[in-house]
Amino acid sequence: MTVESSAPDAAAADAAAVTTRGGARRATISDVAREAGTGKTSISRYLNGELSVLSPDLRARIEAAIERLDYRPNQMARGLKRGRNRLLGLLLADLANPYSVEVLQGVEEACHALGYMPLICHAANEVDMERRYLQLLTTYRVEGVIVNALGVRESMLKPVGSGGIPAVLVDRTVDGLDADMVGLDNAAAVRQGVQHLIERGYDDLVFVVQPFEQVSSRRERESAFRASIQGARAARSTHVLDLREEAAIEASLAALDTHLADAARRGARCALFAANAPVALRLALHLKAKLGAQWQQQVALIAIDDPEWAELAGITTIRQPTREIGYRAVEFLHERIEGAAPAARAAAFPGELVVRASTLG
Amino acid sequence: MTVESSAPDAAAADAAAVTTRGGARRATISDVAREAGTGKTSISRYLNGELSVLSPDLRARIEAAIERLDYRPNQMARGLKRGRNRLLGLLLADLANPYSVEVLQGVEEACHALGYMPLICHAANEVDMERRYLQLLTTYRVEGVIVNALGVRESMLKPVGSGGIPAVLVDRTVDGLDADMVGLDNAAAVRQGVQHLIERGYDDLVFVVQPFEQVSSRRERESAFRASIQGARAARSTHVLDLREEAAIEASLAALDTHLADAARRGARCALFAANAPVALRLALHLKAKLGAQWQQQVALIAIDDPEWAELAGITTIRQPTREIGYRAVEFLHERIEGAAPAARAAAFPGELVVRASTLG
DNA sequence: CTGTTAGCGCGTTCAG
DNA sequence: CTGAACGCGCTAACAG
Repeated sequence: MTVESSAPDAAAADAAAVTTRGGARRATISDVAREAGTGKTSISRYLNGELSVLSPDLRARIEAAIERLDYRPNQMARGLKRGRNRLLGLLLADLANPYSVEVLQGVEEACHALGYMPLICHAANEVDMERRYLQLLTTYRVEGVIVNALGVRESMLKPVGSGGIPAVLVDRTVDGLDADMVGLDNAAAVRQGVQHLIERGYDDLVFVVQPFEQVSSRRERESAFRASIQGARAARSTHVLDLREEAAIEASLAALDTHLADAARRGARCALFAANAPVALRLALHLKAKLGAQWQQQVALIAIDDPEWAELAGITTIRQPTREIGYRAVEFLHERIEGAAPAARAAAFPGELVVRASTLG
Repeated sequence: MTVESSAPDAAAADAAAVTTRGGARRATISDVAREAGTGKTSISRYLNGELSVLSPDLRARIEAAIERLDYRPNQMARGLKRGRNRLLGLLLADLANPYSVEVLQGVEEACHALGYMPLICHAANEVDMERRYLQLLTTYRVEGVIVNALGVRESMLKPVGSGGIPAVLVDRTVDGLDADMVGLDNAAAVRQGVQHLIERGYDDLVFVVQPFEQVSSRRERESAFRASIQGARAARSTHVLDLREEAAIEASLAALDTHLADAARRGARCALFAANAPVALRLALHLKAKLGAQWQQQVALIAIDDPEWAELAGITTIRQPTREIGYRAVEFLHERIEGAAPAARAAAFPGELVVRASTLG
């Protein structure tokens, strides 16, 4: 993790002191200095790679001492002193959504490359958790935060935008806060999906999305859906599916069934457009339970996001370049941390249509 | 958004408050003391809940000052002084495996309850990453680590077991290291699965597992598989599927096809037993590609782990109580951190058989 | 090239 | 009940 200290990875850590409890007091920089018969400064210099200013002899003694004591510099103390701890906060709305995990991977990759350590927080879809984590992160003095917002308000991030801790938003913007933003080009992605459906001859399109709440991407996708159908001779409607409560889900799906039955009666060819993977999964489960294993021949399904099971279930998707999204987020953040202060930027990545059986009915 | 020019809301934070970069210097405990017209000690006491020793008046002044300055105690500094930072390391082998995410959720839950902050590290199936993260974690002075090991050796965790930083293993043990361990009761789970298959009349069972490497659970499950079939009049074999290289996968799957064809020729009823979800997914994808959407009628498939798509694909599984596993891991760790030093314990949770279409052929 | 001296932000004696 | 002084582990000026 190129975290600057080029100390060799101590292979054998044997002699190290073992105190009473689980706490074997770790060697401090002073211990190393004493062991090497020198001052703390030289050790510090060695740790920070200022090797050129150390005599070969001293250097060798230091290396030996570090090795012998299995010394590891205390990042906390370092951070306290120099005012930066190389910690980045990553606040994820929902790790159960494969999207998040994939973005996370991009974030990690970039963190390693840039020498950061990501502090991952999982709000588990609870606005309250999110708020607490946000506080916690500032408490740990992370140098920046990457936020896949759930219900964050501008006020919660207020100190962020204005001279506070740098932040970049992923997938979702926050009302009134203009921070860097990176995500999918929702308009283009949805347009691509709608176009595909229309080409395939579907003429009754239903957009299924979770309650908008504060989530901008949901709203954007839905808007794009409506806009995309303008002019095409196909019916369109939007269905809200609240995944948080089983009762609500049932009711919503029942209503959807009615719509499907209606369409069938009219001889219309119906297609469901899921706003994301969790919605798609729920829809697929329902359709399968209702129509049997061959459900795809009766209703089409397309979704934004491309979870691992999409291929297995044969669902057409619009894949997001999730890794790049995460990577870019860290890059943006890094620039701000380093002091750059350009106007808020937005990176909208294109999606990729992956056609599978579910829209070939 | 010009970061530096926009003035902070609090008029109080003006003089020398803005350092060079975007960082508006956060208020320190001294700032609060000054603002409240008292000493740091009282603030510290207030923060630590020693409210009884503060005069109502002082207390009110402190609260006001904290509010006005938007003060957040610096956890790093606290940790440095106190010797404990409430940080827990969670080292996960593979977050793409839903199992990990679920365990993670249990860990988070417990952390909140016990007042810890989990530092999540993702080795992404790379032994090297794992080693580096382990070092990094000690560098951040986490109070304990939860390890879903990949290739950790005893030596890497050496300071752990013996008076070093407390550790608990999840799902997999580490050779020669006796630390607390929590995971699935592999023997019972596999036995249950095998019994189900035999009851269903399958008489040619194939266990499919990733290369054992250092992963104890893989080996345990495979052993249990062999043991479970003793006495039953069914053929058994073990197939290794290395998911890391596409070439290896193809070769292995081809061999598997041969076996299936053979079995079919002999009139045997074949069932595949996947050692975990990633393996199951790969198998299902292959079978579907090879045999079509109705593959389940030709080959049975059962798997340990119960990912979200199992229901959709109709795959019989043995579900692990993942949340409990994560929760218990933190509890174990907490006890050790608090000083308890019992002999290494092991918590083996039972699995739950979830029968679906794939074994009803 | 090397050691000495201050703090970073906070908790903790120990006097008032 | 309150505040001053010291130190956690480390880095950053300053001297030598």
